[in-house]
Amino acid sequence: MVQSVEAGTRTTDERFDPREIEAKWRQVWEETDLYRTDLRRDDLLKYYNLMEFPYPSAEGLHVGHVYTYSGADTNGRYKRMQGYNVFEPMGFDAFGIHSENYALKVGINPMTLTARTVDRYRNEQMSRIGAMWDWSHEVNTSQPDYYRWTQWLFVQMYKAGLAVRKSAPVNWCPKDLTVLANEQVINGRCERCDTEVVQREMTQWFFKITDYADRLLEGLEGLDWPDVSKRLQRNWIGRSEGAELVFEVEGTGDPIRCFTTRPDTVFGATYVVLAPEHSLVGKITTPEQRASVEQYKMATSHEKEIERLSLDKEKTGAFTGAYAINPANGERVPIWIADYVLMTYGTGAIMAVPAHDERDHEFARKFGMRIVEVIESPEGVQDHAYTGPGPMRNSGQFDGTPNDEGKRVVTEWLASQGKARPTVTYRLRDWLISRQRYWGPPIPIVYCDTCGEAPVPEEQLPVLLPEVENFRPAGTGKSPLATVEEFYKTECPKCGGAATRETDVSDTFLDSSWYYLRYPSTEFDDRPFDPELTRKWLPVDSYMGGKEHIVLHHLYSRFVTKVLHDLGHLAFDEPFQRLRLHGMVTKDGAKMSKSRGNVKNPDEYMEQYGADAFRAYLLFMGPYEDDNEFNVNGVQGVARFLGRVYSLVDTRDQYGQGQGADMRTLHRTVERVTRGLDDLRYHTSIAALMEMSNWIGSAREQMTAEQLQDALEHLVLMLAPIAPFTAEELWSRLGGPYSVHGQKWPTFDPSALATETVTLVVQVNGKVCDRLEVPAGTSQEDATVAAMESARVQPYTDGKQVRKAVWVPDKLLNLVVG
RNA sequence: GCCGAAGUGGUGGAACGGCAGACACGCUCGCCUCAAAAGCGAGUGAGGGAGACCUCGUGUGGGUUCGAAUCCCACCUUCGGCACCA
Repeated sequence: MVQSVEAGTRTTDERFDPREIEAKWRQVWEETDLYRTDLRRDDLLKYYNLMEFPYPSAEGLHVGHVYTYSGADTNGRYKRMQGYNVFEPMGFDAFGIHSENYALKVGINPMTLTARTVDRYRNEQMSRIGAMWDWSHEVNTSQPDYYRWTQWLFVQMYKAGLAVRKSAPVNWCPKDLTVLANEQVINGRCERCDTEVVQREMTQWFFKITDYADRLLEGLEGLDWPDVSKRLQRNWIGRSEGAELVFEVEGTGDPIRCFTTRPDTVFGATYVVLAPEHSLVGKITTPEQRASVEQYKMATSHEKEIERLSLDKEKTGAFTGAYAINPANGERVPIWIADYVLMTYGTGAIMAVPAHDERDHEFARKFGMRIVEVIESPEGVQDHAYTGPGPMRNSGQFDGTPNDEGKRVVTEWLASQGKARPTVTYRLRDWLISRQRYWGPPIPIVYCDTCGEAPVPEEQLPVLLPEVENFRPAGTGKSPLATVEEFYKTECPKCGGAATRETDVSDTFLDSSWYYLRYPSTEFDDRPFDPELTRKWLPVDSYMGGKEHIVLHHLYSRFVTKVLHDLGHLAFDEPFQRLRLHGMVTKDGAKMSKSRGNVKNPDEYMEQYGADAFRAYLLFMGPYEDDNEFNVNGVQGVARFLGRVYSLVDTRDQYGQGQGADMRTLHRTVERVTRGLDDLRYHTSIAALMEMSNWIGSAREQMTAEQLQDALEHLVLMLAPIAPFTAEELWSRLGGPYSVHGQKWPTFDPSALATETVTLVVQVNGKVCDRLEVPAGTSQEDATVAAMESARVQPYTDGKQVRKAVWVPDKLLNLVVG
């Protein structure tokens, strides 16, 4: 198409060069500030159209980005044509391991490199897509004018008691040489580099997201989010209701608190298991058992991560020699340690009920523990644990009580003796914020020998990240900043004495947890987000994101928003009213990734076929929210379609001398395209537009000039959100006023769809026999007469009685004979 | 193991209880051309028939219904999430 500019034998439709047209309109759009949103205008409803911002990395923008942005931008353009004041900002998630690893790879300081990469992304790649981004509100998380407020956010968290420094077992990535949050460990591997993480006990900064666990659960109710994202978040938070029961250690009287969801089975607790790291282990282990307990602890602490992940590992454990007292029946039960009890969940100790818990059963069988049936079990409990419901037995005064009720009454009974309390436990862990890396906002905390830790006063923010020679992560458990004396030596904000700064930086996910609050307020350097603009523009109306962020970015953003709400900074407590998850672009059935070598570079395709053809093709692949397989040939198909639309516009003078055509297709297309855009089923919108263009091609002989012009205008208007350059060009060729993107979205007239005749399907016993053209509104009686006269119907009804007829007006007549 | 989603031509997919396969890709044939590319036109679920047409057909088996790709139950397969979470 591009190279066919040669001779006069060509029809005009082939004589266009997408590159030329795109360059032309890009310039006009820029000169006329077409996509600059007046955030203060009041005459239109606002629409905050948010999409995930990219992190600048080595690979550059890939097809997946263009896919995301094409769909989200199409939505924004559609909303704009529907009359909303649409704000569609874009920025860069420029801090963090992704950008830093790229810098390490090429050996250039990320301060220099990231600025360069961002420019390349914006000017060479993103600008080509034709999205209506308002670059006057660009955000770059690595710039001091942004991360100053990321640090401010940390300080607010600190002051609210939600940022705490504590020692805990944490995930350490041996390749990236930093700790990671739980959410950033996928199947025991680093979310970024896929390296197996190891557990380390370290003192780190945490955000107490667990304090918000219930709020985060409840808040999901009212959100217009896909079910899958709500389910995954619920799953991740992992709320579990039960009770803590106290087993006292025989002799010492130390209380062992055991979390259980089955207090109804406490009479069957025949032993107690502590996590190997449990603090009581050292104290209660008897001299005879010390050697084997120590050995077991050693063994589990080493191979833990790899081993614990393996599915059907045999149960292991060691006896401490100590005994505890079952609070329900006073029985003396042995205390063991085993790695199937996790220190990081519940209390790190369990009461084991082998009769009614599969794990305990397996352990009991291996180590010869007693198995006592306390819930009536249809097949006994010696071979398998019974985990179903039933009446209680062997449980003293509770015998016969349904176990469901037993959970409550047993807890109440033990609680009255001070030996139990109802408890809720979560799978969710606190958010580990510290990173032992260079490329992030320094955590704004100062340590003073006299005054202890203190946040950097807000007026002193930002704590600037110094430009340093050696930014390579050290692997010592400390950030490279720990070697930069000019940085960490400081004064205590309280006493003015010598003090040192925290040298860790914060998690990249903290940067992105609030960026949507910044976009409208980028003009202000004295506040993170302006109260008035924030009230006007937030929460976000539509957020387009990836599934991979459901328990990362989306969860963190909700948490941060709720905290800022509680601290009085925000009126709302959910950031994203409507969330939609775009699918992945796959190649050969697999996610595109560098390691698979199936990454497609979008630039080539945009160069060859034009940005519009590429955009439209990506949307044409399949449902936007599904994963879709990329196929080069498809781009050509869509490019051909756009070429045909050019041809229809450019040859319109040769047609339009007809007597008038049936224009119903036009109205039906408006309906179909609109529905496709509303439901993010862009592929059906594009299919409808293709059908419409095919229809214009065959019906234009019959059309009047006005009809043809009207049809072409509608086609171009509806093409505008999907193929913005092409539509702008064709709109101007059709003589429409600049810009097509400021026009009103066409509405369809249902009455125009009403027709004089309809095709009535005639079925006999549910099988299609004939189709009749009948006047609209034909009565069942008339239709039946017509059907019975049909030569196609008669063979089926001949000599038979019509016992029943199903009538769907103007659509279907089903005669039941027999 | 638990939770969830999805199975439709050679391919991507359409059809929100009423004509299965729209729209494309691919392929075949034709037009145009010295030739090719591009473009345009016709055809294209499977089987049968010379033919207007007939039969079968939406993972498998049941069910609801006048009528099921669509709703319900069971199973199979694939994918995703969680997983020794007490």
